[in-house]
Amino acid sequence: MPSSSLRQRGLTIGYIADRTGLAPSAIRYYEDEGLVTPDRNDSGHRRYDRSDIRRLSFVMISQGLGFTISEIREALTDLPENRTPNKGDWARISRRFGKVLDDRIDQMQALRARLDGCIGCGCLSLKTCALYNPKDKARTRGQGPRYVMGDRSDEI
Amino acid sequence: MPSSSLRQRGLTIGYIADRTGLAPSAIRYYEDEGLVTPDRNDSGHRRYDRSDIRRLSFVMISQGLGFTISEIREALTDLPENRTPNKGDWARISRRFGKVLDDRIDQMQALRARLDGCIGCGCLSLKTCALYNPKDKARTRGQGPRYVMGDRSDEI
DNA sequence: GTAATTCTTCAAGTAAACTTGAAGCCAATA
DNA sequence: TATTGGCTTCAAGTTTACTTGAAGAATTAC
Repeated sequence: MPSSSLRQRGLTIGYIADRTGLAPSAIRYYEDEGLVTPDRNDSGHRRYDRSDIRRLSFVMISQGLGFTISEIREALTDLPENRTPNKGDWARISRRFGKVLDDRIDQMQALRARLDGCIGCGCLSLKTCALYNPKDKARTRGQGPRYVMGDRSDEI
Repeated sequence: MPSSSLRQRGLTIGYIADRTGLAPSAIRYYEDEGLVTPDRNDSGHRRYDRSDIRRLSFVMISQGLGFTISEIREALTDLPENRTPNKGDWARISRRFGKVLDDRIDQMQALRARLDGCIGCGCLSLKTCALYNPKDKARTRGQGPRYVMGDRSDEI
């Protein structure tokens, strides 16, 4: 058992880090992002509640499902009183996440089907290629302004 | 028809940009990344070949399928003579891409199945939750060093 | 009581895929 | 020929999800 934990009523960031496997810097970052809001002791050190471990686990699991921090923040703030999700909340949230996953799977399968149709075609025309459909581009990482393609009427 | 095109034998970057819908800055970036290698005229201006339009279309379509630039570079350099893909090449590449897509779909479906099993569970334990499996985390965007979780034996 | 940890904040770095802007040269047009 | 517009390079900015490091204060351990 980690020792430096509840001296002053509340868990330290180091303890929470140990219990969740998150780096303290990550936990601070989540605070900046509004995912956790720990108390402070007299000298300004963060003091966490035991339920924050579950809250952070929820964050980690959600990330594992591919959700962004702002999506997770939304899911958390949707909860009445902005409380840490309990069993019932989790069921609701899970169902919502499930739908998002279903959509993603559908999109990828549609894409897959078109790729199948395109094997052997080789046209690579931005005008006619069924694969070149901006609508269902796989989510890109590394953002930066994304270019929206105009409806060029040229052919290749 | 865009006017400023083949004055001096070779297409200008502006013309290529018009034909592909890419921003000139993006095309220059692709050159830095080794995806295209245009000639230069006497004064250092880039001159492209007509086949570069197809080459860049291939890049765009591949990105639409979710591949990174280095994956695309690999696909292109795998081609004999490092030439722009033709019909046959495209068929080969497509089949390879298809397998990657299949894998991704499989992973998402497995994840989906576990989410289903987890609805109503609400344990959210990093130790026991079937969802908390680092192996098939959805690909994250926005990189920066990713933390590898140790095998914490604590429970939540 | 002193040393060794742990904590605090703040600024800057990282990766990806580009964009934006500055400063200056080149090219097509009036 | 003058001017407008396109092209060149290079440095720095953008987003996401963090980490790393500096400088200093608080806490814990011995």
